[in-house]
Amino acid sequence: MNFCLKFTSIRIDYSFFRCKVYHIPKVRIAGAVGFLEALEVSIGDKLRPISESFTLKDHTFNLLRAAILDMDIYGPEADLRLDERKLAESLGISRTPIREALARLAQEDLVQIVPRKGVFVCRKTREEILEMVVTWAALESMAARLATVHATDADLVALRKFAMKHSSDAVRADIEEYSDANIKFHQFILKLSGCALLGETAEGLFIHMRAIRRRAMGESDRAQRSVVDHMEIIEALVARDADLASSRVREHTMRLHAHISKTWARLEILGAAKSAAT
Amino acid sequence: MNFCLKFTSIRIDYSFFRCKVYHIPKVRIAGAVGFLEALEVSIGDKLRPISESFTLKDHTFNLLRAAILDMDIYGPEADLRLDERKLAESLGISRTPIREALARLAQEDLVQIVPRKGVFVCRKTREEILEMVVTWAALESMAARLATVHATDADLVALRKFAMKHSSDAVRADIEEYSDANIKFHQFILKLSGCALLGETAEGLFIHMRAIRRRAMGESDRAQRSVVDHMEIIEALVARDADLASSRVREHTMRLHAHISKTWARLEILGAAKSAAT
DNA sequence: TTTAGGTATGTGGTATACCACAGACTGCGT
DNA sequence: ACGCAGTCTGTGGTATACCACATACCTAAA
Repeated sequence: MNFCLKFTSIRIDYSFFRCKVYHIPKVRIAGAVGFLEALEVSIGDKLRPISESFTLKDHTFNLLRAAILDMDIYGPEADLRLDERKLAESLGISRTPIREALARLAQEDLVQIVPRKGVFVCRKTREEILEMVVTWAALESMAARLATVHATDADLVALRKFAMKHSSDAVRADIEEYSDANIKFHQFILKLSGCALLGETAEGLFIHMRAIRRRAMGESDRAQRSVVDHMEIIEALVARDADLASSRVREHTMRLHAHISKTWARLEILGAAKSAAT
Repeated sequence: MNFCLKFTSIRIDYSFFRCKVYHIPKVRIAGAVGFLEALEVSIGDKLRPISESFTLKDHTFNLLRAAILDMDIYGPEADLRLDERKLAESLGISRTPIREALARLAQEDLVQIVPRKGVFVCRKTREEILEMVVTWAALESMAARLATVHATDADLVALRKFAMKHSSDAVRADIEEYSDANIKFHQFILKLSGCALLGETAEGLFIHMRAIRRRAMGESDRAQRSVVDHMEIIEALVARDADLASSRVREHTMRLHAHISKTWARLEILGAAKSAAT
């Protein structure tokens, strides 16, 4: 019936040998660990799936993403260039998964791919940063509005406790510390909205903002002012006043907007990436 | 000085021949056309750059994106599967650029890539759709607020004219027509905000919403109600009342939210893609 | 000395070959 | 008739080879 079958037995499975050649031992290791853990629990349990479809592409994406976050993108002599081949060699894998990871990063506007020129980490212009702040304000103020409905009293107590705990950082001018806490505070509100998408969308903005935060925080009395704002926001949430909470969050964020707009007359913008693009 | 040079002449350029083999005549054609156009204008002018770095990857991305928008994703027997090899054959290119395009689509949550299973167009659950509406409301209400400051009187006249022109569609129950106009109305407001990022972010949501709109519109008296809402929004904008415009936009959109929440008790959700993913 | 043109080289873009895994299928044993 | 083991086949994942273009450099002519 199927005469094609006569050649099918040519197919040979080198799995065991090739695994080493392909430099992907992590798959195996992860799988093995998962399996052992499963055994320790209870055989009767439906053994959890082993190694949830790990791919180099995803791994690389996360790796590069984290790396870019840690970079000091706006430093005067930052190396914005990403070399596919070097990355491939460093990670011990081929360019293919790296290219797919880069394609995803480009989609997130974290890098810019210029054909036959190179891949560059994206610097944001001052205007783009300002727009991000506006968008962030839009998302978070909606989040605050929803939080007045969805957050439990316990949630708000936790939020207040968190804010109190870190307010001292601001006073001590422990900027780095406070800066982290500040971001977490805002993420907390986004979470309390009960709308995950708000948080996810904002997350994409935070990524870019993170490189900026050190700069903004610590300028003038922003940190101290921030503490006051936060407390007022919490009060509005506790009072379950949607309009008030919403507008306080918005105004708080828009103060950052005004600050950036005024202070950073010109950001060293349009880095090598953009000018090279043309 | 450089002894490596002795082998360099091995490199041969088959460009002319390979071009045909590689199925990318469009690059050439686009380049040629651009060149001719440039000649027609004025030689003295700095001839505009020819063929702004066209890549199959980007082209494929846009193509697939548009194709997915046109699909009736929520149809009972929609074909959600995307076969890399078939796409490659249809487009006459290799899998590589297609895979990178798919990677980007996955980043936008338009498709889901399941290793060794397939690539599936993402259906959204009812909850995800509701969250998109909320996020959209957040963005557009901020846009309306900004529009009260940035929009010119002429802009608002244009907006009103546009709304008036299409209000009859709603009355005539010409749903399909009105639905398009409806979306354009909201995009108009986003544009008037002067903040491009708001519009871009919302655009990502519209893509998913577009598959939904036919359903929502036309149910009950939504279209007619919509017309009234739109006019009230325009009035608030004309009055330059930021708070009012903002809240009217928000409430308008949240009415859609409430409608979906009530009416669509259960969307045929968690399609083959998600259940297969596990 | 300067500059036009060629050449070497490096970059991302693309095509292709092969791999591992999942799922369907087949045929044998019970 | 049923179940199960082996096999086939198709999918996305990965590695690799080569291409076209951009650039820097280098050489030779003016």
